[in-house]
Amino acid sequence: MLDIAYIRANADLVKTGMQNKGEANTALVDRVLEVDEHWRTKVHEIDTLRSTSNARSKEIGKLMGQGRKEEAQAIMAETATSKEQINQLEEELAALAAERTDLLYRIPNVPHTSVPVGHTDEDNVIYATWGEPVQEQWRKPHWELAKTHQWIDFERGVKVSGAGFPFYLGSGARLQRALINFFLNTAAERGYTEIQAPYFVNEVSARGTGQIPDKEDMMYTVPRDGFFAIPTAEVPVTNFHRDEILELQSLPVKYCGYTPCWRREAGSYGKDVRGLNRLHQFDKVELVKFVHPDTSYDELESLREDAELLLQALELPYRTLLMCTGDMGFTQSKKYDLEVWSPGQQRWLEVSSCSNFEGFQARRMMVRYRDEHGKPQILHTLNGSGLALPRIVSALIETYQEESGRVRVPTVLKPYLGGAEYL
RNA sequence: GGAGAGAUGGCAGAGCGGUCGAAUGCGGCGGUCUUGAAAACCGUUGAGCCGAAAGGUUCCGGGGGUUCGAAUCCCUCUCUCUCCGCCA
Repeated sequence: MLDIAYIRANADLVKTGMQNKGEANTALVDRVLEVDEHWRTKVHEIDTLRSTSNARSKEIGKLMGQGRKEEAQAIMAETATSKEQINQLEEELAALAAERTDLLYRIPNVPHTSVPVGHTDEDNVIYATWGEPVQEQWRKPHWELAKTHQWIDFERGVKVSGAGFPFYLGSGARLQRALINFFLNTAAERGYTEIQAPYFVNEVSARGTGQIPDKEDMMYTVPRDGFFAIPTAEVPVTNFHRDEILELQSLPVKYCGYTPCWRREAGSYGKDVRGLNRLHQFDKVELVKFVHPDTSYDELESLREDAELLLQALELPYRTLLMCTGDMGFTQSKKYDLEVWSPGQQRWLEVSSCSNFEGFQARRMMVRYRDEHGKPQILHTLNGSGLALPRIVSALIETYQEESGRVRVPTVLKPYLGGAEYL
């Protein structure tokens, strides 16, 4: 959520930001300011009442201590009315605070000034490209290769769990494990601390990173125990420091974590769900940073580079998109997507999304740092995939296939696959 | 899963229903002393909210209640620890 003080001072900026993100309901901003104004008046009122009531109680205590009972009793009589008033104000205040919070939760993050204004994915800016997309017609899509080699079993996945829950077998399984290790090792070399997170989180955590209320339908739930299956490691890892104050000199704090991710993906169909393109369960290594607000945009660039270097090391052609306002999520202020080229499908596949949330998540989660004056301040959070496995696997086997059908092992992965030349 | 104990500031640990946001110790920060450091001594040291400030207010695991007044009493939930059972 945004800082109410920021909204107060920059209402127009917030509204423009909303419109640019395709959220037309800017009345939310007016409403939250109205409620906030009302709330602050009431807070002042109740604080004043409490102040006198506290003073009376103290006086009563003092008199009782001195045995001056009648005088104490006289003051007690005065308290009755103010007590009623306080109770009533408390109720009003609670209602106002609830509405205020609810409204704040529904106002999206403001896009950074460097973000291009646009409505759809067509307005995204191609920020960079690397490598030459492979065009040969003989190249097969990954699902055919995977079937031929029995690396992935989609049918049995359907039998055992459902669509979108494939089995990986033999070299297919080993390739997954190799990629995870390669990603984690590389991240560790670049200063990220490896972290293994819980796969289920509670509701407070889901709210902290913004899955609730915006995207709760994307998550699988375990209602009996109040759990949400994580849609990304971002959720547990970012919540790792919820309600904490980090020391200035510890920043930036950087984590890399591998987890499976579960997403309901309701409403997906067609070529988008073919093969490994979109699954209900997939593996991902996630990079998460907690940084000083002054450095968060530099940190976003280095986060993007960390992810891009993995693709370069795998020698997979890709392009980097700077997402336009309309194609960004609710919680982000700036986002890059990395798309890898799939020669078998002749299309780009998103494999990473690197975002700066500024204080949007940190404010909800009360993750702060202590500034040079010792005062707690909201810090900035970022995260990016480094990387998501399934589409890397698709692009990789399609890119490294030979006309015979064999698939070479990328040089960087050889140490992870016993030095083998071919999968 | 069964039985018992507990949850207080960065940590440890006090706290007959009234002047307790909370003793004390450790740690942190500032200072005195010292060539420097250590030790010793002195001071300081939780967070949220309202407020330009002065100041006010809220918070002793969460929620509710009793009371003029709750860290302290009652109810409830959650979590932790010990013992038993089960178990990768």
